[in-house]
Amino acid sequence: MGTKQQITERITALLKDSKLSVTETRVKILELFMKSNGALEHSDIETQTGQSFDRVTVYRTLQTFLDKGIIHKIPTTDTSVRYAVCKSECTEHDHHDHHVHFKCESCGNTTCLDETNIPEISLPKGYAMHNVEVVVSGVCKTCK
Amino acid sequence: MGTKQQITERITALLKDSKLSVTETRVKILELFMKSNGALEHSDIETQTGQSFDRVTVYRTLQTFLDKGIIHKIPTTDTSVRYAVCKSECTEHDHHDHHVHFKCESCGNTTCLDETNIPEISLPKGYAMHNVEVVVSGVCKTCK
DNA sequence: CATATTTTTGCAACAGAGTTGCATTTTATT
DNA sequence: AATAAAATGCAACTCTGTTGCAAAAATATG
Repeated sequence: MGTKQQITERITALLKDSKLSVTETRVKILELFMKSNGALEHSDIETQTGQSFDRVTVYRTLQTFLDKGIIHKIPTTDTSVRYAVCKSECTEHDHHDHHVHFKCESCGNTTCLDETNIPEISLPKGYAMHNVEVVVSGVCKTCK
Repeated sequence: MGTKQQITERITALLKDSKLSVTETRVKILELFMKSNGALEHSDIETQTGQSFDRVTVYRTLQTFLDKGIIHKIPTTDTSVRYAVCKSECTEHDHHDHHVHFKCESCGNTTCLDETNIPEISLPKGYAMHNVEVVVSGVCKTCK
């Protein structure tokens, strides 16, 4: 993972590449994503930053990251919205997840299984496929 | 699909099997699901029943159907919650979708592709799989 | 490095989705 | 048909997310 300073440098570079101002909010939220190594929802971010930011700022920051292809959404079956950092293949205009998302029924965490590829799916005639989302639920490595 | 009366009879039987009272609300909402052949969200139901039921009643009815395994949720990347009727394999305590869900980016409808099976996915060591959800987005047969 | 310009943030107020308690109505039971 | 049990509707509330605008911070420019 590297030292704290190295992480900050990487985050700064990432923001500049995306033509975004480097602000305290953005750096802190990206640090959270890097540390968590999984998916976060809005409330996680509010909690873990110790309410140091306004709710509105967090919403807007997440939206900005989405727009720039820095993070992506993960489908859920409830009203929450989960986000995770994108891997290198994603660009601002073309986002694709090629990996499986795993939701642990024990600890509740959602993680990206980067090594697990999504298999080919053949749709019925007349359907055009743009994107595939796979969410597996079960028990994760740590909880077992 | 059968005549309107046949459908009503089927719905009545379904409710009685689940040990639920047969009420106007429940019958009407189940009729909607049967007719739509796709996924509905709460607002669809409110709209299509012509506001004849209280919002609270619709929420409670959907929750009851979920509890009894009559309907299931479909994962989304927004804050909406989508529901679809379960197929025969589902029971109250053990719900599994063995089919793919398709969300059309043009008309916005979500449908169950019953014929399209979910391929095997092999997770990394240490992970236990309970359920797999696949949501494909693209353009559907009708919109193409 | 000081100043001007642009961007971001925080506040207040609002909109919408979903929940809870309780009285009334409907359904099931005998 | 009378009673018991379950479902419904209403009011009020909470939680999540949004919008407009002024203040503050970050970047660009001389």
